[in-house]
Amino acid sequence: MYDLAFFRANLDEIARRLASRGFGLDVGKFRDLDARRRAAITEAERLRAQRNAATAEIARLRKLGQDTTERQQQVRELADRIAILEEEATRLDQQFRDELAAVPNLPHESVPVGADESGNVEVRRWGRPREFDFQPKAHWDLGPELGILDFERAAKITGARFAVYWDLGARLERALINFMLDLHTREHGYTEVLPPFLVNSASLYGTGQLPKFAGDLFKCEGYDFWLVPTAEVPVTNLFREETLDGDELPVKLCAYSPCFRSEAGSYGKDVRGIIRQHQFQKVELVKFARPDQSYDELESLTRDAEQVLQRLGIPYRTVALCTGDLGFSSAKTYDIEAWLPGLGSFKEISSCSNFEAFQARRAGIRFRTAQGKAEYVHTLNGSGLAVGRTWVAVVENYQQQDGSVVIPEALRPYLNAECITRQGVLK
RNA sequence: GGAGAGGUGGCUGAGUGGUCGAAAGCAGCGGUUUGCUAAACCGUCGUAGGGGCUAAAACCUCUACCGGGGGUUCGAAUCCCCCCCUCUCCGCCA
Repeated sequence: MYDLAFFRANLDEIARRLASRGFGLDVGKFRDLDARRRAAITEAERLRAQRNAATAEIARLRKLGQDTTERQQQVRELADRIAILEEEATRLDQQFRDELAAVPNLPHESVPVGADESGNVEVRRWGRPREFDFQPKAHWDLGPELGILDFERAAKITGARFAVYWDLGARLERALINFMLDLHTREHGYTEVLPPFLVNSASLYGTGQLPKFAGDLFKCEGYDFWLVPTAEVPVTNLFREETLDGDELPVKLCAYSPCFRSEAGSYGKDVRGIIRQHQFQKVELVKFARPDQSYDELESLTRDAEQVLQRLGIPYRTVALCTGDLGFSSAKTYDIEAWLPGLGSFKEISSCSNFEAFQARRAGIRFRTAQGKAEYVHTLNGSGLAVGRTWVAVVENYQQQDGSVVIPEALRPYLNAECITRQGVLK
């Protein structure tokens, strides 16, 4: 969400910069709507001022013991006119705000310009893909063969795009969560929070999922509760309508949560395996920063996420998303892509973004400056990391010729195992 | 789920139909005094939107906001209805 005065004063400039995102801002429509909205507000407020004056006059006359019936009748008629004008003003104002809420954030000047994914720019690469002396398998073969991943029963108990993890598969997932949380809290200075996994619509509006992306979410029937699509939503909204102390920024939080996405319309893409599921787990990093800090904080947040892959010895590359590939609310985003031998390519495993004040304005998250003024914070977040995809990266990168999987050193204290071989009940 | 109490500015807390955007205190900000710190004193101090002035601010002015939404009334923080949240007790439950 944009600042109203800023938006109005810089419409053409904003339109020009949004064009690089592939977003066509209808400048004429906004100008016209705004003009009508302001005219309606002005007129309604003029009449209200008139009514307030008349009402005060009645109070004064009454005190003097004079009759006011005629004036009361006049105000009654005025009130009828006010009701009509007010309705019009509210309608136009809401329409303007709804339209404004659907305008994506302005890309930061450092964001490479490009039309789509192909315009993204690799900024660094770490590790080298392992050379296999056999044909590496994909996790959708390895997992079921090892008896740690089960799609058929998941389809039976729930449906497509869900998975059951068995035995060491389940423990690997749990180990990854603990490993990530420990790394970020002990070494990177984040405070762990465990938020609700259901949120209300005000929260989803605050982080920008609503009103535009309701179709990507699961909603609880009969309640204003939605399943979280990412911990970003509850954690960022922790400080909704609050004013933080500027000296305490940046605030750095991390949270584990399951994530639920309807992924409507994504069928046909990544259909195999657990790359794209309706439910997955994620450890999320969230920061609240002052505007002067936020781009440094984006760099360190991205490094914090990368550190997980380095500790696990999984090759990756980091790309800066170009203007055309940027998410709706983001001003700048780095994607971290892990190497997946089964896929033979890099696959997104984390997305780290600076939203600047875009979310903060929607959610009313401010901080008090040293001068005592309240200003909007900058919000940032990134996966640290997507657990399911990290699971895939471990299994595929550490597979052996006999189909077993060696557990990376860093995870062994968490897993109490060095190797995953064919497992238990599904043998 | 049932019964009761309550939700007022950054915080505490007054206010039961007009003079209330709201007392008072604390915190904050500006200043005076002062060896330093502290204290005292004076002033200032909500948010959003509209209009005027402006290069833009500052500033002036209007409107709205006392959990949210409706209603009664010439007029609502104050009266009525619905909803949400918090607290206490009961029930249920991990």
